[in-house]
Amino acid sequence: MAATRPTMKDVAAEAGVSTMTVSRVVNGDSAVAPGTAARVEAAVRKLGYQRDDVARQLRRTHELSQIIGLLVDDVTDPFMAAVASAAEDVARQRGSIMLIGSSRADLRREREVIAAFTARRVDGLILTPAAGSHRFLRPAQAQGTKIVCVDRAAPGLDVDAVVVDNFGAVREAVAHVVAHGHRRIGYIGDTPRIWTFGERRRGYLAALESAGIAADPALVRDGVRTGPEAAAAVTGMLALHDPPTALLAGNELLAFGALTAAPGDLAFVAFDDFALAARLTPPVTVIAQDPVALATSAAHLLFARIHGDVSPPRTVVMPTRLIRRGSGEIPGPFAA
Amino acid sequence: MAATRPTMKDVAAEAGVSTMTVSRVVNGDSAVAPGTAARVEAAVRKLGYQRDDVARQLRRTHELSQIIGLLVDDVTDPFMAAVASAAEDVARQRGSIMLIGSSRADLRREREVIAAFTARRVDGLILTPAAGSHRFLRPAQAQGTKIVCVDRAAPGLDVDAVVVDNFGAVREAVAHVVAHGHRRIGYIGDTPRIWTFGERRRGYLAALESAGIAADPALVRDGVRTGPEAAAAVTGMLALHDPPTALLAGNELLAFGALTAAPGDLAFVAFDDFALAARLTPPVTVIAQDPVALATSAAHLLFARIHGDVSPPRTVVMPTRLIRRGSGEIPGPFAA
DNA sequence: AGCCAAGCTGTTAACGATACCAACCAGAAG
DNA sequence: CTTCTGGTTGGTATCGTTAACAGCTTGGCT
Repeated sequence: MAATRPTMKDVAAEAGVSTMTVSRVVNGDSAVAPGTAARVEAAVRKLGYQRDDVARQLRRTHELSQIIGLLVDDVTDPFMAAVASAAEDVARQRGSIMLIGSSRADLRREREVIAAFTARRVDGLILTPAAGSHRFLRPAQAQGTKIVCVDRAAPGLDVDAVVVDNFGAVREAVAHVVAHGHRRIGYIGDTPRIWTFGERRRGYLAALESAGIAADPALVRDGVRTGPEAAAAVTGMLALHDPPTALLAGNELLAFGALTAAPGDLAFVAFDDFALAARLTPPVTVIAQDPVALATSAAHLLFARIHGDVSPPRTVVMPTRLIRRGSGEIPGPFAA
Repeated sequence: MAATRPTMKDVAAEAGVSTMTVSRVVNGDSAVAPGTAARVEAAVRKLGYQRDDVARQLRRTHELSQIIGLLVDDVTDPFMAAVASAAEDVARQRGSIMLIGSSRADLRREREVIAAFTARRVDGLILTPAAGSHRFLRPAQAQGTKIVCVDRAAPGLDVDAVVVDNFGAVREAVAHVVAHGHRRIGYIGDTPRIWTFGERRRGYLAALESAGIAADPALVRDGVRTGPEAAAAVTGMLALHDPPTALLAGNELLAFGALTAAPGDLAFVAFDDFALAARLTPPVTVIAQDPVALATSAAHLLFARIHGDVSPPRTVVMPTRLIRRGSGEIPGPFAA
């Protein structure tokens, strides 16, 4: 049953050589006579031998493991899925494989998964850090594990990050809605303790302040995590005595939820573009970012670090784009 | 810089004990005097020691590695993302971590990634096999790597699979459209060499045949992989002398593409439900399956195998559901 | 012939952890 | 006082691979 896999020793016996010679052949070392190499290769095929990278890595303790780890909140978020896909593509190009884990926004879970990854000697980690301090990564970092954050910065940790200007993008979007005559503008996001949502929320408040609009706590919903929660939040806001005439949804998942509850005449802007945005009625105005570019950039940065880049940590800010499709341009009660 | 991580030897020296004692403490073996254990734990904390699971696994060659591998076509496909998420959840519950790889529908790439995974001694693999023979997995299987397919069966390989009745679901959906008065019905799918699309295509053809409708090759498009390709295929069909009045899209990605090109009066059914299906005009009729249930079931099956289940391979068929939302009920020219 | 270089192959000792067994100690039993 | 038991600790070998070095041919050159 649990047939044990053949080792170099088995191959060596089969081919009548030493394990060292097998090692050389398996690793493409040229210093082996063609005839010998052929015999070894035949034995490899006959036994179905495959090099054991666990043993190899132990022996080569100071070489790279060629494994990276990716930690996301939740892969079912299309943004994170795009990140995962792009990161894996780069890893593959660089000859590495990728471990994936989800934190589900739970810092303890994130910690556990990261510990399991570092115990396997990953060369580096790509993180979308959950809310909370990431000081716990210091020891891993000190021992040489490279870390890059994507989409979010990690409070308490001095590492590279690839993000967008969430603050500016939302401020611009809210100003855009204000310019279309809205003053009662709702905001739905996850907890501001997640860096990205903190920034987005700040951008929202800054835009209101610039416009001389007092922020109404009833129109700001934090800690919203799922589509149904977002839908409920929208329903709640619309039931207010003085309901919002415009709404900003903090990410794709929340936008989907909000859209199931939002009437067509509510002005609407979503953070993150999505496939059918243009097909809805009205077509949805979005703040678009490019998750593939973010993740590709983050992965390249990570591999540069892994291969010895020791320059000071930097934060790369990628552009966003406000795509006006209609829902964000619905005129409000104060339209000129 | 590349500070080397502390080993048990370092901890042992620090605590004034042998590595064996450190090993016992680190692994929670009770046969250590409380005072000694406390000294070791202090040393562990002081040095920031973490057990090296690479070395551990080499020593414990016949134990499980607690790593599984997941191979999907492409994680950006929401169906695959849901599968990945669910599989990782189960892995975590079972104390394992998960490697992820994408084949991008390329059998060679799939092979390479799987080889890299098995070289790391994964306990098992969850696969959505690309088109082509998977005979190459035989040796890995013979050496004890457990394999479960999800969403698709693997030609040439005798393993567990968790799938839906693609044939039946599409046949039913097409019959449903026929019942609403359509006879010119288009089909867009990826290559029928991928098991799932082969089944869906067969279902489509079977429904036409039952209805006494001759299949028109101009209305069947195989090998469509991306949204834009799907849109182009729709545009092409609509430009025909005798265009289709109804269309079936073979998965979510193709549906999204098709929808950008399909006019609102074209009857439309998509395989896979999606978040905004009910918000489109007209709301989209879909064949829904439950990717989380599929993947959860597949992962449980895999872990059962890993833990010694040696019963004959089985194929689990999960239900689908035709959700009538409107687009599939648009009456055709032959409606009663 | 004698010597050296080049090419090929093998031996040994690790990498970091743990299974297995032996050794030690205290106190209890005889 | 010896023997034994049980609790605790350490020594040694090993997992599969490879770095470092040593040894053996062969052939060319002087």
